[in-house]
Amino acid sequence: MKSSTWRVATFNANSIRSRLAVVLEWLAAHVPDVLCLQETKVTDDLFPAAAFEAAGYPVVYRGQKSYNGVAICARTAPDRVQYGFDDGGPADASRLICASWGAVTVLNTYVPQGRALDHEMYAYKLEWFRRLRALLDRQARPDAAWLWAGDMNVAREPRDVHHPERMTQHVCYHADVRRAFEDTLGWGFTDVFRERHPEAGQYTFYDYRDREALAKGHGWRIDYLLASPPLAARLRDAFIDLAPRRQPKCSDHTFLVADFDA
DNA sequence: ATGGCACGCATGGCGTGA
Repeated sequence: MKSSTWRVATFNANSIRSRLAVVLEWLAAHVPDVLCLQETKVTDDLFPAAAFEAAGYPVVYRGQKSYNGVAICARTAPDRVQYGFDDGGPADASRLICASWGAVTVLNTYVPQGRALDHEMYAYKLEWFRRLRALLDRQARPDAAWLWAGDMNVAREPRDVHHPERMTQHVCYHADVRRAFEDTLGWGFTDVFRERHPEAGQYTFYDYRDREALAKGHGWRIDYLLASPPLAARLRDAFIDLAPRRQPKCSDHTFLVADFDA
């Protein structure tokens, strides 16, 4: 990117091996400084790191077979990386990766979806947000430059999902999970896309199972770029790039991008 | 109200996703 801009993006790839060409093409076209990936669905020994390196993006990653998996690729390699929680609970390293470049930190998360309101994974999801808030309280101060990116599996408000009145019992929209997300956001984050685009119907996820979802505007805004105060003060613009969602062999999510004054 | 599509895999059906 231009030297005056710090461009950050996030994308749930739904298998990095299936989406490698899409991602590399997107990197070449949009040249972010940092791209956070979720649902890479691959063990570390099979992660296509060489392809990222060859494209000018050193990458750090942690994954598992078939499910989950997170990665951060960037124009320069980070000088510090944390894989997973360090609070004594499940590390969940294939859902949380945190990279620092000097005083700038990027936290990339794939928050558990929850499966069903009465499933243990939903309770785990609510607890996951609490653990993340504790991590932030422990490791960061809101006057530092932190960016929290990822697939949060929560639509914050009615304008963040189609037919919100039908979704009140959904694990990604129930009042309890929305409150859990807000409690973690309350650490001091600004939702940078919302800061620039207040209109409803701006979504980052469209279910595969409805082939007309994108055309009908039936989606969810569940992917976020969240900035700490000093970073939010430098926000220039943010946008959702829907073009990759229209391609053949696409992910069910698409790219979310933000530009900051460097 | 229900199902639908795509992914990976000890693959020919299943678990998972949201």
